[in-house]
Amino acid sequence: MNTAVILAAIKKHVALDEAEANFLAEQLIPKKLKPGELIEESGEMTKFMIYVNSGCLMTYYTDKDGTDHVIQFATTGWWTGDLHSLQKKVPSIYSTRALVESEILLLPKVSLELVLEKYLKFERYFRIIFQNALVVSQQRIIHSYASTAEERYLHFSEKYSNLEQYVPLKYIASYLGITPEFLSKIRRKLMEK
Amino acid sequence: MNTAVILAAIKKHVALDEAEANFLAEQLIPKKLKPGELIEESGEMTKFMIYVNSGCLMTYYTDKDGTDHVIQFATTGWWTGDLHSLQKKVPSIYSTRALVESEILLLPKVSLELVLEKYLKFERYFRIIFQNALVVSQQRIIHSYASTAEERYLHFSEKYSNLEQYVPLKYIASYLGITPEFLSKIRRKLMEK
DNA sequence: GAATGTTCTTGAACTAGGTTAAGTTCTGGT
DNA sequence: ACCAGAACTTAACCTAGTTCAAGAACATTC
Repeated sequence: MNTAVILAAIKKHVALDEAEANFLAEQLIPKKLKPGELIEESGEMTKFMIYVNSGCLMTYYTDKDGTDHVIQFATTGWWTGDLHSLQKKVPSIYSTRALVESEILLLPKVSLELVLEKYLKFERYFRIIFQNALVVSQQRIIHSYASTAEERYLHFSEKYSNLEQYVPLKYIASYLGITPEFLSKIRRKLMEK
Repeated sequence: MNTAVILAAIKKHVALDEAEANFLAEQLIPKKLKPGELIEESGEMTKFMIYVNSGCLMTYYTDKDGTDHVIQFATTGWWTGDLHSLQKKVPSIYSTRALVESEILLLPKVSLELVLEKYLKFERYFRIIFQNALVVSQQRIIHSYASTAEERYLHFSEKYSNLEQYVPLKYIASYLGITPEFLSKIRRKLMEK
């Protein structure tokens, strides 16, 4: 089981002794995902948080018309999953699937609670993780309100240049909040320059 | 000094003994704000987190054209401020001002760090606060992508019906990501029904 | 209570981005 | 090597929301 990656990542935020590291490692359930494989489906109860060891997953919301809206791409080192469903025990509104062959670690709800209860240091770790995620989420709101689609695409290309290689453009369009057709127009316009 | 409100709110999430409660209370700096008063300005370093004891503040981002974009209304019981600036010591991109007469409590950066260091229990409290804020922030992203302006306005009116009484419509329009003119049109259309 | 500045509304002209539908190019499976 | 299906593009037309400019309704101050 490969928990070296996650433990190293955690240690960038909080110092862990051997007992703490081992205890967490024991709770994690490794899993491999094939491209396109669904790990969590909307309508079901979320049972765990997902840590991406390698590869890339996307989390998306399906609206009443059946249109998907990508709300997050999670690459190596990111957590994903539906926190609201996990905590409030309501059916999830998100689905999560792998975009490429991926290795993930699952942290079940009870394990999370156990870890947090036993070693308060993990509270600090998740406080920092959620705090950072909140900052990113708020910056995304600003971007979606204060920038044009073209600006948002340029910003995305710059920030996630590696993603653009293997993520289908239609999902990138969805993440940017536009249609694939309009993304096409933007890309052509930029090529012509 | 009125710290009863915040301590009661915290105790809904974590149990505090007297020492912990007093220690936090000592760090908080109470302040009264007049309507329109600015408590934090973009471009400056954020020096504290802000807890709203009573009243209502708004946090907004001013874009390159000078247009303001409201990213949060903080009413009684909410935390606000620029987390990114606070932690990374970069100038804030947000401004925060009172919309009505308000009472706030300031938690300076050093005090926050001290509190978190001394009593890990506060890590849990802020982990929960940030986790909830993250959920709300992500739901707002979904709304802005999957709903029309009219739907967003109806949702807002329902969820923050009290706010609509005293918050100028132009700020509500800004929060919804539309122009005041278009909000006017929406409101008229809804009245006619 | 007139004067002045905001906020809110109206309407006409405009544009960023959506829709529909058809055509290409890419891909994976047999 | 071929086929089927998915991903991507193109183009014509459509619409939600913007812009600009002017006026109406409120506040606030002297």
